[in-house]
Amino acid sequence: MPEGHTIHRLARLHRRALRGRTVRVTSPQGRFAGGAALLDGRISTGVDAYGKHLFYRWSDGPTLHVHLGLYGKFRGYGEAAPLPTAGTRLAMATDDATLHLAGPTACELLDPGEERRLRERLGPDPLGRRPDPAAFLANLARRTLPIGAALLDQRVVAGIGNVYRSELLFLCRIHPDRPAQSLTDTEASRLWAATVAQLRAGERAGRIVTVDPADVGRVRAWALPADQRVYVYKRAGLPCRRCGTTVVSWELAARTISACPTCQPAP
DNA sequence: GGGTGATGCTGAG
DNA sequence: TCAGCCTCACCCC
Repeated sequence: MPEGHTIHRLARLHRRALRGRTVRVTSPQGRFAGGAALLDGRISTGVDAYGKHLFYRWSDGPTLHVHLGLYGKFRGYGEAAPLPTAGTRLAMATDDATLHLAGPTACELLDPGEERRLRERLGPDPLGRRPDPAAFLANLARRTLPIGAALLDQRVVAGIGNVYRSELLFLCRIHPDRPAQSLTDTEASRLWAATVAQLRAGERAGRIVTVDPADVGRVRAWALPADQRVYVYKRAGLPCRRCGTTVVSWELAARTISACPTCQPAP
């Protein structure tokens, strides 16, 4: 479930599990055997996230970079960790905790120059230490592509995925097909503010919950089933939770996007 | 047990 | 623009 909120949550959990400890690093699947051997037995100095990227730091030696991609998954265990499965690319273990990683797009070692080049291709991170709305506004102003496509472009803003792009545009009442540069400063600022607020809430809850409790008649919206915690994502053909109009979906930037034709007026 | 889709990204053409 | 990567959960038989 890897959008930016998941990645930042993992960074926080993994930091707590690893920092200051000697870590046994292996690659049960074998595809990261060389890297694992290089890191094995080092002391973790921290874990941080930027956008959808995770960085694991060590007392010395290169940084471990992990990107979960579409399928990647971390599983965390206490002392009684199961044996890794055949698909476990990376296992990191301390005396108290074990982390298993399967199916990542990237699991590699980076030197400082490679990490710098990676970060340079990424736009501002709404969950970063110093969120940068000015950079976001400037990135939108430079682009003619639809805002629904711009939000998935990690050079524009780092950390938004396919669920949040539909939900954020619904919350801000912006049609996905509008050119990015057609947004007014007020609209773009509100979109950034909503992005920061929603991703922070998602990071805290450990799940994507965009509905206002008032709209679903439930105070604890996070406890609802997944398909009831959002407004439009994967809800094509169902009534809009705000106005009752049938939600529609179409392809935008090679992914399915959803919107309410009434709440989000077409350009 | 097989088929399919999924919250992502890259590189070839 | 599109195939490919790579794993797992879920659905249907």
